[in-house]
Amino acid sequence: MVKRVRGSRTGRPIMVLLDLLGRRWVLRIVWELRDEPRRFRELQDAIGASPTIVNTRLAELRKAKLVELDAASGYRLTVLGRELLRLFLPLHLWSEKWAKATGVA
Amino acid sequence: MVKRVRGSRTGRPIMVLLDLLGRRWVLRIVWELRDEPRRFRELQDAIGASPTIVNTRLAELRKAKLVELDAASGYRLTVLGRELLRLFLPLHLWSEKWAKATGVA
DNA sequence: TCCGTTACTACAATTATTGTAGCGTCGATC
DNA sequence: GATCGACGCTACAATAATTGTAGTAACGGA
Repeated sequence: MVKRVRGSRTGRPIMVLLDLLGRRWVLRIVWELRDEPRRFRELQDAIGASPTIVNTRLAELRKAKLVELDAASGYRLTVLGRELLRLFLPLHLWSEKWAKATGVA
Repeated sequence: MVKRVRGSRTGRPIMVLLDLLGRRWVLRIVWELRDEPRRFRELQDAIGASPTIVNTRLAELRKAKLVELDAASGYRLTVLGRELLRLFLPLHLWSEKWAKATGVA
């Protein structure tokens, strides 16, 4: 009955990160916060997930110091979160190419 | 009773892509294929998931033309898959920094 | 024929996620 | 000082996704 933490048990940062980013709605939440802070409900409506899971993911992202809650403006990316987002921005352009090549999207 | 496809219903490529990559084990599988082809069981052992879900994800990745099965060598990234992986490579280095900054990993 | 390797499937048990409803706090308004 | 809306968030039963174990079917070599 080993305590199973999600994903890799190696603890290597890249594995932990890939596991975190591979949880449902996580990438999407980071993406939705790319331009400006969002309120809890606003975020929930934007992605169309249940409040339960939105709250769970936000807690995980806050624990990972990628997202923070500013009382005045809402949820927003931290400095680390913005760094991560910057790495993901090329995905936007690439996804268009990918869509054309595959017809999937 | 609307037909609900996973994730975004907008069909915008970036949303479809974020949804695909946000499924459990998908990022990890792409990562495991970064250097060389892997056999089904080898892949399964490496990530520690059930054969059911490994097979499901491989089917999705093949449909998305990111992964292909070569009878002689095993599962490997397609040209598109390698392009995607290249976008992700900076994550490796960044994850080390992130781990130090957060203590999460 | 038998054995190993291969990709993959069946299926019940467990875990994650959804959908709906609602709670508790705070600040503004009457 | 009662009421109201906005806010973050929780409860909980129903549904969907994932696991773990076992096994199938095709193939090639001895």
